Amino acid sequence: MKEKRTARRQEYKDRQRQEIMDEALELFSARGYHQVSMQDIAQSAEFAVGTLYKFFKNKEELYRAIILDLSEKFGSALGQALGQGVDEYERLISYLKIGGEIFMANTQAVSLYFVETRGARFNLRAGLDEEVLSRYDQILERLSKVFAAGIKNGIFRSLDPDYLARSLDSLASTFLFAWLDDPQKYPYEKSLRMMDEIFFHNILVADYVKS
Amino acid sequence: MKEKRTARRQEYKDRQRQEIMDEALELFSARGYHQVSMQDIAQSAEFAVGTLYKFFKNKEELYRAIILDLSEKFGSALGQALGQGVDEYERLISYLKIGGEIFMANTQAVSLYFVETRGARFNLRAGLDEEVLSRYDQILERLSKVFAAGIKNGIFRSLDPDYLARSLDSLASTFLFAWLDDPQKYPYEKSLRMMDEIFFHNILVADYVKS
Amino acid sequence: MKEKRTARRQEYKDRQRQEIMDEALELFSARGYHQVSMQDIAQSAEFAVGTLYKFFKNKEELYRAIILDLSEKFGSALGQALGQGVDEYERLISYLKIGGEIFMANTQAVSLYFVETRGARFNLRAGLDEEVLSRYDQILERLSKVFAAGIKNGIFRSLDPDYLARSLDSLASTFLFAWLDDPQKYPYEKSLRMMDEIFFHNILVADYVKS
Amino acid sequence: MKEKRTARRQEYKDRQRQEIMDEALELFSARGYHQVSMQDIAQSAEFAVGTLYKFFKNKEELYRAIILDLSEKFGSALGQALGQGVDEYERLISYLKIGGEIFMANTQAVSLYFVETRGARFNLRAGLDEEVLSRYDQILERLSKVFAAGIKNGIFRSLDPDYLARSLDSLASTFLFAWLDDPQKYPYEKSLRMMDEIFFHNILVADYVKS
DNA sequence: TATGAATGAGAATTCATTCAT
DNA sequence: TATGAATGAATTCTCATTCAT
Repeated sequence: MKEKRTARRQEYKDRQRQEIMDEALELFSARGYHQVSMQDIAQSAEFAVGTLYKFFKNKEELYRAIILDLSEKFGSALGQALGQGVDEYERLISYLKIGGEIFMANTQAVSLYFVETRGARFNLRAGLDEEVLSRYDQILERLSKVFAAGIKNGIFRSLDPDYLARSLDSLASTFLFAWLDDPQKYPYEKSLRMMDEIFFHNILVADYVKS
Repeated sequence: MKEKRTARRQEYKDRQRQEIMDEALELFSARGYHQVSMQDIAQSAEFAVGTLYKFFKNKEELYRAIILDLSEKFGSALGQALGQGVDEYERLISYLKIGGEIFMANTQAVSLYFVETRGARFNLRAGLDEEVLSRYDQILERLSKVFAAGIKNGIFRSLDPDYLARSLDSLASTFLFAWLDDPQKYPYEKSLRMMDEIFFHNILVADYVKS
Repeated sequence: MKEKRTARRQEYKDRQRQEIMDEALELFSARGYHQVSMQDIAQSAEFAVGTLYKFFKNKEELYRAIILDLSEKFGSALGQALGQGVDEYERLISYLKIGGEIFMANTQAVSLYFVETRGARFNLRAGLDEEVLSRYDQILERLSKVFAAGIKNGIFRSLDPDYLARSLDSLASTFLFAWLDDPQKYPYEKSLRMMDEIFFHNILVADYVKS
Repeated sequence: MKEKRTARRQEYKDRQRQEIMDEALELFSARGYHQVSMQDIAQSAEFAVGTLYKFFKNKEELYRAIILDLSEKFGSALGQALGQGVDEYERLISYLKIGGEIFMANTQAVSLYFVETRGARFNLRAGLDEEVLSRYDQILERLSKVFAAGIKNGIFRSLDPDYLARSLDSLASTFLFAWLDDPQKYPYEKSLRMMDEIFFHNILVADYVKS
C-alpha cells in the first residue's frame, strides 16, 4: 500500500517534470536557449522558479533533458521504422516515411533537435551533446547496417554502406527543411519520389522489383 | 600626400578591424555567441573594449559583420567555381572541389557559417541572417541553373534541377562534416568518388564521356 | 484569510518601495541624478541592485516616481491649505503658512521638487516632468482663482489675478530659499510679515479689516 | 616686437577659447550637462578633443568657465544698470529693463545661468558654483543698497532693504520665466507695469512723483 | 602645438540560483 | 514540499581623459 502511494507520487512527479519540459521546449524552440529565462519557463509551466530547480539542477540540465528526450523519442521511432518492411529497400522507405511524419508533426521540437545534432556538433554547448550525438550516430549505424544487409542480399549495389547511410539521411533532412521553409514548393511526397529517382534508382540493382 | 596618409590610415584601420573579426571568429566558433563577452574579444585581440565599439556599433553588429564576411567570401568562391569547366558536369565537380578546399581550410569559420545557413533558418537570431540566407539561396539558385543547363545540353537526366541542386549540396556538406568529425575515416577524395558513384552515376546520361 | 496575507504582503511591499524611494530621494537631492548610481541607492537602502529593479523598471522610473510622489503630496497639501479661512486673504495666509511648513519640514525633498518645477521647465529631462509641471500649474491656477474671488468680493484691488498668483508664489519661495540658505537671517515668521507689508498691504483694499 | 607677437597669439587663443565656450554653451543649454559629451563639443567647435583639454582641465572646468562667464556678463550689465537714473526708483526700473533685455536676448544662456543660481544652490554639482553664487549675492547686495539709499532719501517706505531686493528680483525673474513659457501671454512690458502696481505702488512714498 | 585613436573605469540592467517561510 | 522574493555576479556599452605622432 505504501508502495502504491509512492508509485502514484512518482507518477505525479513525472507528469510535472514532463509539463515543465514541454513548456520549456516550446519556449526554447521559439526563441532560443539564451532568450528564454527560467522565470519565463516557470511562468509558462505555472510553477514557481524554485520548483524547476527541484526537477533540474540548473537551466543547462533542463535543456539537456529536453534534447535527450527528443533524441530518445526520435531515435526509437526511427529505429522501429527501420524494422518494418519485407526487404531492405522497404525498410529504408519506412524510415523515410516515418521520419518525415515525425519531422512534420514536431517541427518545433525537431528544429531544436537538429540544431543540436547538426550545428551543435562543432559549436554551441559542446559537451552537452555527447549523448545526443552518440544516439544520432547509432541511427546512422543502424541505417548503415540495413544498407550492408541489402548489399549482401543482392538488392543494393556494392557501395560503402556508411556513405550510403549518410547520403540518404542527408537527402531526407535537406528535403524536410526545404519543406519547412516552403511546404507548398517542397511537399514531402514529391521529396520521396525524388529520393527514389536520385538515390534509389541508382542504388538498387537493375533487376530489383518494387512490391 | 595628404591622400596617401589617409589611405595608409584607412588601410591600418582595415587591418585592425580584420584582426578584431578574426579573433572574434575564433572565439565565437569555439564557444558560441553568448559564451563570448566583449571583454573576451577585446582581450584576445589585444584592444580595449572601447576600441571594439569604434569599429562595431555593438556585439550583434560585430557578429553580423563576421558572418556576412564569411558568406561573401564563400559565396563568391563557390560562384566562381561554378564557372569553371567545359561542361556542366565539370562545373559541378569544380564546385565540389573548391567548396571542399574552402571548407577544409576554414573549418572554424565554416562551422559558424553553417550554423547560420542551416540552423539559423529556423531559430536563432532570425532576421540577423536575412542577408546570409539570401546569399546561400543564390548559390543554390546558381547550382540549380547549372543542372538545368546540363539537362538542356543532354548530359543530365531530366529531373527537377532545384532538387538536384539541393541534393548535391546536401551530400557535399554532409561528407565534409563527416570529414570534420573524423578526417581519417572520411577523406574528401573518397567523398568525391562516392558522390560520383551515388549521385552523378545516376544523373549523367548513359553515353556521357568524362574528359 | 488568504486575502489578509495578500494584503499584508502588499503592505510590506509598499513599505519596501517607500524605503527605496526615501533613500534615493536623499541621495538624489544631495548629489543629483547623475551622480547617484543604482549601486549607491541599493547600498543605502540595504537592498541588492536587482531588488530595485523589482520595484522600478529603471533608474529614470525611480526618479520619476519620487518626483511624482512629491508633487502629489505638496500639491494636495497646498490645495487643501487654500480651502482654509473665512475669506480669500485668510486662504492665502493659510497657503503661505502651510506651504512654509511643508517646505521647512522637507527641505531635501523640496529641493528636488523645485529643481523640477523651476529649472526643469527649460532644460533637464524635458518630458519627464510634464505631469509635475501640470500639477504646479494647477496650483497657480487655484491661487489665481482665489485672487479673482477676492477681487470680486471686494477685498483685493482689481489687478490681474494670474500675475498676483505668480507674484505671491514667487515671493514665498524666494523667502523660503533664503531661509534654507541662512535660517537665522531669514526666519519664516519674518518673511510672512514682510509679505504682508510688501505684498498684501498693497493688494488688500484700504478698508479691509484683518480678523 | 616679440611682445606683439605674443599678444597676437594670446588674442588668437582667447578667441579659440571663446569659440569652444560658445559652442559648449549652446549644447549644454539645449541638452544638459550630462547629455553632452566632450566629443560632441569638439565636433561642434571644430576642434580635436585633445585641444579642448589644452584650454580646460576637464569637462567640469569648461562648464564652470561658461557659467562664470555668464555670471560675469550678466552681473556687470546689471551692476551698470543699477547706476543709471536720477534717483533710486529710476535705477531699479533701469535694472528691470536692462535685466529683461539681457534675459530675452540670451534665453538659452540664461536658462543655464538660472539653473545654477537658483536650483543649483542645493543640488547639482554643489561646490562648483560657489563663485557664481557669490556673484549673484553681490547683485542682491547692490540692489539692497539701492533700496537702502532710497529709504534714506525718503522716496521708499522704510522696509528691510534685503527683503525688498529679493522681492523685486524674484518678481522680475518669475515674470521673465513666464514670458519664456508663453511670450504672448506674458509680454515683458506688461510685467513691468504689473511690478509697478504690485510692488512699487506700495514701496514708493505717497508723494513720490515719477519723472 | 594640435590631433584623435585608444583606453578602461564605471554605469545600468539582467537573470540564474538560493533559501527563508 | 513548494514558493517566489531577494541576491549579486556578469554583461554590454559609454565617454572623460590621455598620449604618441
